[in-house]
Amino acid sequence: MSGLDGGLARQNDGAAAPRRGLGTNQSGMRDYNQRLVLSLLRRHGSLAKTEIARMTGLSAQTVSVIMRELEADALLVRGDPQRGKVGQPSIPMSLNPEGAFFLGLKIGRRSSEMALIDFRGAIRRMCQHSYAYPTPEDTIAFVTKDLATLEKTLDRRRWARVAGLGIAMPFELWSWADAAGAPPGAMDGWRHTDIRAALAERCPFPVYLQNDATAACGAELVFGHPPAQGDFIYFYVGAFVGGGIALGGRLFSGSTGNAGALGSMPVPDPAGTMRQLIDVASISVLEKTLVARGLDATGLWTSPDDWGELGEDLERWVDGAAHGLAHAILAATAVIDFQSAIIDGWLPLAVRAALVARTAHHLSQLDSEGLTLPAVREGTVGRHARALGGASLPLAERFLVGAQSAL
Amino acid sequence: MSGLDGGLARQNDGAAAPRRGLGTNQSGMRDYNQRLVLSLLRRHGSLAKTEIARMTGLSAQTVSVIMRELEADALLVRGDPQRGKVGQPSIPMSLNPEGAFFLGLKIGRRSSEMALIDFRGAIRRMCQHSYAYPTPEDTIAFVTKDLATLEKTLDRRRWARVAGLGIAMPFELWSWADAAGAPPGAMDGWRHTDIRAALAERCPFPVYLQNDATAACGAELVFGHPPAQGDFIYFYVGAFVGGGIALGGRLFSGSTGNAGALGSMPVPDPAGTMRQLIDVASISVLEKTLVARGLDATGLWTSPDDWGELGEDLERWVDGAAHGLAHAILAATAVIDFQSAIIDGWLPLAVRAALVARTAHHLSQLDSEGLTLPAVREGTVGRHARALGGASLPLAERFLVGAQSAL
DNA sequence: CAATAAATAAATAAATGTGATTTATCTATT
DNA sequence: AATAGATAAATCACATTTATTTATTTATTG
Repeated sequence: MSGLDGGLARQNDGAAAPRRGLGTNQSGMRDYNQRLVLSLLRRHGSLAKTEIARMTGLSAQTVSVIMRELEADALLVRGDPQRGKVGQPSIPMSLNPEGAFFLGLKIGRRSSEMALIDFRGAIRRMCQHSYAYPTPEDTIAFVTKDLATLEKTLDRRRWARVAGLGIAMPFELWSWADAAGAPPGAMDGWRHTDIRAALAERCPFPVYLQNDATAACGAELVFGHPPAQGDFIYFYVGAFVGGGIALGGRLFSGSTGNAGALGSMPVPDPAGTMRQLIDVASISVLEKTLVARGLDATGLWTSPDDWGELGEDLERWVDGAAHGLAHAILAATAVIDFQSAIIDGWLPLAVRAALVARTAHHLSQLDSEGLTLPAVREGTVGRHARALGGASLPLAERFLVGAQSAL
Repeated sequence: MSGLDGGLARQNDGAAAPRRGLGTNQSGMRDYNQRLVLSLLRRHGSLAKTEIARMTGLSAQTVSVIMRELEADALLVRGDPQRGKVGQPSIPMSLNPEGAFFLGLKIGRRSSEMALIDFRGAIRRMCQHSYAYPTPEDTIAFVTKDLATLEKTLDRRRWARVAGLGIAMPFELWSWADAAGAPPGAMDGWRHTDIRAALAERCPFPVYLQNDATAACGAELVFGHPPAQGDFIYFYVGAFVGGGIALGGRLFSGSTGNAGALGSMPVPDPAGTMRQLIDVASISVLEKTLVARGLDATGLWTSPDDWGELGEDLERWVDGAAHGLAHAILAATAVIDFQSAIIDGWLPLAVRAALVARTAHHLSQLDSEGLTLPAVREGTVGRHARALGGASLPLAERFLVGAQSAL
């Protein structure tokens, strides 16, 4: 069977997928169990059918049937039989990298990125588009052109297996007009454009939209090394800092999609005045400092591998940002007992490491009576987390259990 | 069939109830659909089979079978046929108040409460036990005695239908030793006693344990008028303030059970110093003020219907508490986009109303850029929310969809 | 006006289809 | 011989589909 229409897709069409408030039926059950198998394989890389049976509590036969079907749909591939143990050799099954492809589009204030990833999460293609400020028309043109190239580059079979496009974009992009140095009103187009719908018209597959930092959080969940588990809070430090929430190993985007709006978290600055996290932990704050000092700050955006020697300014920014992040983590922990806090961003690795260490330090200084503090950790996905997070949206929607639908 | 063993109970024993990480099978599906039907009836009071079918998306026949079974188990009763419309008259089905009973035990620093509620949530019996400070032995004796009385009072059929006991108790009760005016070390017994296990030994039904404010939140969800829906944050203002979280109409207690530890939320006091919410919004703070002024504050605990004339002191406390609550709500909203914030407590109705109004006012003064503020509302359950919340635990566990198991 | 037919809606019985489980068997290895 | 993985066949459980029964209102007719 070529394409994805015969596989999980059809199952979803049936009466009642386990959406909220609806009943379950057999299709829902099979669909759930298939997704469960795929999720386990994603997490563990490669498992024999019996192992899956043990982990899920399903009978060996059921697992056998499900996995043979997935294999027939080319979503799984069998590995070399493992000999050397008593009994029949076990055949490790793993995700077929070519089983499906996903597109992720990140729209930022200085550039857009479009990523193509395979079923195992490997980046197959990544292209960038820079600008002074983004407009919807420009973005649509960029995507359309890239899609055309892609359709030519990939063979027909692979193109048919592109399962969706996920857009990772900040909420209310237009309100950055001034910060991005755009002429007033230049970005008003965003206010009235439904970019998701506009792109969906031009794509033969479903298109999803999610806040950029929330999407990045999803990338940590699906493509992390290892994939993040349980309940955690996530920060993506970009031009502006944003956040995401994962509960029970699943992205939580909230009823309005605005969960994890950690940039708006009130935090005290060293003087005790309450400010929003976005005003202390964003890279744009560092940029402003550098510019005020008459330095060239464009390297912050163009060479994320190494910012060079920024000395005292960088150190002060890291400390301030960490101070704010620590407070945000503390407050968030009073709401949800997160197991860990993950920090990633458009940052050189050394800066990210320093930021995490400093945040952990500040956090340990705060009054956490009655709380169990989460472990503060670096993200494992890195700079491109937002684009990859976009790509994770169609993946989660089609192939993982209980994803929150992203519009 | 007498007792509950024949009904949903057995279904639960089957292989895979939809617990996390496990597969689903038919029993799980039937169990889920049964719970769904019961949840809908709880929310809507009384529904015809066809209405349930429409709401769930299940076929009329499936609903028919499920509801006949529930009726046979005496969990549902049929109402008078509704005539006056075209077609066969519809028979409204509703929860049988006598279908099951639940016990809720609240353990507080000055008194314990034990409540018996029926399947519809009506309080059938409520008894109180006051003390200078609680000990595990004392509590066990109180419960044991009350259970004996209950077994005598209820007839055999009803006693067999008691589905469980839920304990609502603050975390780390022992750490209040000083605040409760107990001799040092007197409450150390709690540190080493597994009260849930101790009571479970003495009960023929399952026993659950939950943080008291989280349990109260559960009461708002199950017994509220109307039952609260969606995502909300909940505060119970007692001797100490505590909180709870509900997501998607379900109690969320987190991986360690410490979600909604809102008492530990850092909030700025008017001077700008960061303090924990518990230090500004607890009734004990008001008590301290009154005692320092040489006034008798016992009325705060003994006459929750009317605190009398406390004048300026009360007003100042309400304002301070509201200020803290507003900040806590703001910070929480940056984590989860809550639709509402519900405030209840051991408070006279007028004080609760004033606290809510003042909190809403303070909240509107804060910088909420990038957030959608939740509506601030009074609880609908009232003072006994904690005991009722305890009783809601076995109810949710047995009869509602997707409850987080409480230990 | 009463009797009757048509339409509608709820409830349910029987047949059907889907999916998980149980049981038995085969294969490969120590 | 013992053990463990894989799977086919038979069985069981549950939801769906289709058709039927029952109860009622509305419209029509004598």
